[in-house]
Amino acid sequence: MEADLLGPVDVVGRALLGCWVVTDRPEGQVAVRLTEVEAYSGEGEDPASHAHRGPTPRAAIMFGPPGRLYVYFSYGVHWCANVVVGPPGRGSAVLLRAGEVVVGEELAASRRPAAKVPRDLARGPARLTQALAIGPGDRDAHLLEASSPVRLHRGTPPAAVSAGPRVGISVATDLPWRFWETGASSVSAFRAGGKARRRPAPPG
DNA sequence: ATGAGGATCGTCT
DNA sequence: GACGATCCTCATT
Repeated sequence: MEADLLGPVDVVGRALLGCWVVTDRPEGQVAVRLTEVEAYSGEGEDPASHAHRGPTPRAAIMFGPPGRLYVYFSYGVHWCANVVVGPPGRGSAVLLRAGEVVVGEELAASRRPAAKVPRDLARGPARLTQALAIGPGDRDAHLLEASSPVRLHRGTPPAAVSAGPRVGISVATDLPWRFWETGASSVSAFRAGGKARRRPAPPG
């Protein structure tokens, strides 16, 4: 699995689709199969990445070894989760944007009272962390270690993958580094620059 | 179905 | 001191 995380960030991002993110908590286990991710490069050509300004205190984790969890606080309200990828020192990461709950749906639903249908349980980066109960306590978690309460492992890859612009950013919007399972119902709504846009649902 | 606005605070300039 | 890799509610079409 670790070798799968070492390629170019967009290639690794695609490869993470279909993988499972599993959390074991006192209340029980929840697993999400990833259906949507975004790649963020640390190599300097990606101004949308939190690693763009180098290893600041927040982004330092991204410059460490692959397979760690980078958790950040968003909009003063939400926590979002990334998998650190690439060789150490590179600063690349893949944002976990959405998935389908495959284990522990009842528990996930109890953590997501606003979700009225199963597809909404982990549809969106902050929703996904809520469903999995990922938060600041999981900063730097070792996703590839069996003893970790937050883990990543292979699953069933999607039959087809679509690509498009990343969501909610205002720079480098030309890079098609958002990847999703073609046709997946749990893929989040497209938004650009933090504002809603009238646009058809993702193709497929 | 779509859009506006608010919540709320860590991080970096 | 400004700005988000967002989500939810409420109002209007």
